[in-house]
Amino acid sequence: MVVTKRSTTVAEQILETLEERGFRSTAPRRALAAAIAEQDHHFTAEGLRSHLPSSLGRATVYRTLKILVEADVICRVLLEDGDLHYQLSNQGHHHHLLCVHCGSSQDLMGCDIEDVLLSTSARHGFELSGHWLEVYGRCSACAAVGRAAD
Amino acid sequence: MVVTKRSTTVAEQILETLEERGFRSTAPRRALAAAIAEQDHHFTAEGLRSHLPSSLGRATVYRTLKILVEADVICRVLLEDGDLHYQLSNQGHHHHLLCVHCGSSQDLMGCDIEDVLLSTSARHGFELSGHWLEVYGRCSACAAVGRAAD
DNA sequence: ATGCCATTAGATACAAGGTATCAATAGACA
DNA sequence: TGTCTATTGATACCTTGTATCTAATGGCAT
Repeated sequence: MVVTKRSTTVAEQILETLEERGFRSTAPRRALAAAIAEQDHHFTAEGLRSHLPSSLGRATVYRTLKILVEADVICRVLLEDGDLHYQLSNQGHHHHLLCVHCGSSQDLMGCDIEDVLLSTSARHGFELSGHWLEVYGRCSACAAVGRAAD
Repeated sequence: MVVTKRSTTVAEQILETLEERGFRSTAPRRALAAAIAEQDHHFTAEGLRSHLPSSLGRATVYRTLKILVEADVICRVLLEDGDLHYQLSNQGHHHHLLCVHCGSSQDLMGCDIEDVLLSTSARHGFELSGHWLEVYGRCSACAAVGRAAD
């Protein structure tokens, strides 16, 4: 998430973004925001729930995740096995380099993919409107460990 | 699906691929293969089921789709809304140009995407192992209709 | 500080899509 | 034809998510 807010913590920035969108700041949302802020990696709805008091209803978690995705505060991440995860989003269109080993994720912005897609689509007479891309592999740290183990 | 079999029909080719993998040719699988062969576009498990006698168990459909994906006879297609569909696969790695208007799908093979991904990943110290890409837009036919309507 | 009222929460039921289990069946091959 | 294993269908179950509804609560005007 790009820091463009007055607030200091990530959790506060999440809440602030919601308020800008006309959503109220409520106790459950504050708890959710705090829980999301302390996630190191991409997370699932149910995984997040396990970091929250069970008094916080399941529907509330799913509802809030949904509005956070719509507000571009978090984004969906599709894992190789088809599992849907979430993570804090860099605003705007971007892709993820997902480490299949440690679960970390780097964002890929302003890469050349879009250009290649545009020209490739054009060759097929295809009018591009969107795309979904996830990249899997090993981050530099895990790749280094892997080479050392060889 | 690339035609590399003696068999004439697509359905027969599907069965043959399964037999090569050590799977038996059974009545349910023959019915499934025939139903898949006559799908024009990508389809869902449940959609396929509606083309089959209800005596064919639900678990059998899901089980068979799973082994067909593993055998690379069909491939998964992720729609823009997150729905998981299937379609006959061109063997090997490829991507889909999915028309959001008519639901048709063109395969994209041997494009430059992989090269761009490789060099982009390398710049991030990322060791690429795989990726998932779906491209959404309008096929040439639907794009032409759209322009005419403007 | 208080009251009002729309928004939100939690409970619950439901739905889609898929998997585990298991007894019964049916291919394949001798 | 018989045997034996793979496969089937039924069933129950699970996960992930949504719809509905009443109670609670946040934000704002007063």
